[in-house]
Amino acid sequence: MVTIADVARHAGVSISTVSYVLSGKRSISADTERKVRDSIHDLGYQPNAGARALASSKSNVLALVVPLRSDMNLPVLMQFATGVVTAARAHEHDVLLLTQDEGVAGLRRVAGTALTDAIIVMDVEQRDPRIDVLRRLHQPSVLIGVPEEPSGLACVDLDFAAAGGECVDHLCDLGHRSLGFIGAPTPVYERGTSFARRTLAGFQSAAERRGVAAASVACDPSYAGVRDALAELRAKTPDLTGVIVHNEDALAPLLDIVQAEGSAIPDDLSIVAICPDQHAQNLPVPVSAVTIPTEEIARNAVEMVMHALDSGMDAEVRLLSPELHIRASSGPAPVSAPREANAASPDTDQARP
Amino acid sequence: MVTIADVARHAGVSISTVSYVLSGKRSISADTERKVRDSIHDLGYQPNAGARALASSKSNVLALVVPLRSDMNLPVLMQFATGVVTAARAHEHDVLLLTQDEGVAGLRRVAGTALTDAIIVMDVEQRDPRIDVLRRLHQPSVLIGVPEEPSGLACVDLDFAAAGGECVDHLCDLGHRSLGFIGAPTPVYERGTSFARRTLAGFQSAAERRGVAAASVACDPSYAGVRDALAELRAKTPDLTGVIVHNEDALAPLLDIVQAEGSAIPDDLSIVAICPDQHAQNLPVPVSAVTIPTEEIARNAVEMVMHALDSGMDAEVRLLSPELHIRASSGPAPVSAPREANAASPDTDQARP
DNA sequence: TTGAAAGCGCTAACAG
DNA sequence: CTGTTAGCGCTTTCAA
Repeated sequence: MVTIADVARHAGVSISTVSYVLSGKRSISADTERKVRDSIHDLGYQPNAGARALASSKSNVLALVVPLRSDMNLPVLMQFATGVVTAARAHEHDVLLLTQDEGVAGLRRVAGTALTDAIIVMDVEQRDPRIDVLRRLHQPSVLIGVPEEPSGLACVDLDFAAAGGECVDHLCDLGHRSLGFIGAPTPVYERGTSFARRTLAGFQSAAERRGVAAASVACDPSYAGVRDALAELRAKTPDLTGVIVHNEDALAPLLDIVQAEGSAIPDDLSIVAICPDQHAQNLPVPVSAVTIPTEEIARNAVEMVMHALDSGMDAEVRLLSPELHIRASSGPAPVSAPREANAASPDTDQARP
Repeated sequence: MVTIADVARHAGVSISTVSYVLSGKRSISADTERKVRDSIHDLGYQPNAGARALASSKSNVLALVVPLRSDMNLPVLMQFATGVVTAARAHEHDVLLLTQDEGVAGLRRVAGTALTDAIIVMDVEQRDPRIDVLRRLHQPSVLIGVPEEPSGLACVDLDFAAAGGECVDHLCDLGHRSLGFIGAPTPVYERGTSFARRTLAGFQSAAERRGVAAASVACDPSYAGVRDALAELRAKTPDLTGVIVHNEDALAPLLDIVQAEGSAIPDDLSIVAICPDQHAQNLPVPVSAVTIPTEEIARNAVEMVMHALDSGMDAEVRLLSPELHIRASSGPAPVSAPREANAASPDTDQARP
């Protein structure tokens, strides 16, 4: 193994000079710097991470806590994770993977042993048992998501309430007067998952503000689940003309079901989603959607962590503004309510073009 | 921060005694051990990871390289990752996340700086540029997947060739004489992804051995993609009665499409999949499937790494035997070819019950 | 602009 | 069975 002493000897300088060339923490003559860099290159020197961590009290590693529940949306999760890794690498940091099942003990372990410098937690719930621990930890942390009581914590997320509102406004502006909301599976709400509840709340208050009829349902991401959800919405608001979907997995089945029953999108039914842009684009009908800017959220999380690391933590809650991309799935409300009989007699009408 | 010296002082013993209590590397009197453990507990001592790594030349961290391509199957990926973390934790190790886009440089970096003790690589391709680097690295590594030339490397995977064969045998035993194979998206084969090719080869040679008609298609995981794939298979083998699916995302659409055209599963068409068991179970029709034992593969990978770490690396290729779980989607072949006209006139027959 | 040297907290000989 | 101590490779004063 090549050590810093080998480099120093090879370059004919002291150990500290090599160290300072690497860290840039004091000025070095151009000549010395060149000699040192050449030696580093010639010898293939790579500084030892453990020694560095011990001497500097910085591991240059971030912990990332990912949920492993299967009802979470995997693609979104994956995008967050790779976004965090990429952003961390841009700041010379690596990422240690913690699964949620180690729970609070995992947080205490990595912080207590100084394995990591800071912690990023995904999929935060409204009343999350981990946030108390995080507050007490002598290590900065950033949550992706916003708990009920975020005081003293740094959080980033999409402004899901505004996102829900923006979808409502878009549909209302198109003349829709009766809206439905297809949400995540029931357990997600029962757990109090922050983003799911905030979106729903945003939908409801915007609908109220605009004075339109509105109903919402949780939705299992299976065909049957989506069929049931749509039927339930129609039962609650018989002249439904616009649906907002905050459930990626429900989107493809929904389009298929609507098409199979002979309804046209957006002529009979407008659909707006809240999901990653790429997913909305690649459906059979390109779907109008509020983007979930996973990569941007991840980058923000890492930047907040980096800031906390060298300027002290501040308990900012950063909510990114939603951006609606209008595509083919949303259009003007039909002139007359298109399917008054539908909720009552689902089996008529099948032969429609 | 509490150090080992604090613990030693508090317990009235030497530093090394504390260290040996922790490592178990020499015998300690029951009395001393109790005193030390009490002090550790009272002071809340946690050993410093950097100091440990420096002194012992072991970081107790494994690198895990995950692919970030979106055409990879996310649930499977996630299961591997959590499986590796869980298994690693059971061996007192943590997991550092590397994304594939850092490529070979990431491997060199973590090994060169001694950030990690060993490397686990997922999604290995047949001729993977990383394997040469891994061979040269002074750090053990295990591949999940098998490259074309695995000599000198440790690999674990499901025996995908045998899995393909087992599906063929199952269908042939049920009297099917004309089989189709719906595979991964085209790019997966073009990249030379190891498991995809091995499965296909296993399918083909088994079909030949059993003397049955066989055709295969790559398949995009969209509705249209699956529709096309099925049509292509039927064009190639007009009296198709059994389909083997090695493409998780195609499964749900396939069931839906087959049902929509009025065919019964398994009466008209038998379906067998190669995918994680949980996924096969939760479809509208429970699907007969060869399990992809992600958790077991992950555990094996970690165990091989651990073995390499304390007994030296051996270049074993460990292929796990496939296990077929028979469910409702596969049954005896229909007595007469059920839909001779189908490939030619897809629009007839729609009114069938 | 550079060098010498004192730790950082722990492991593992070595000595008893 | 236990204690003393020399490093591990680096960062960062302190001194020049």
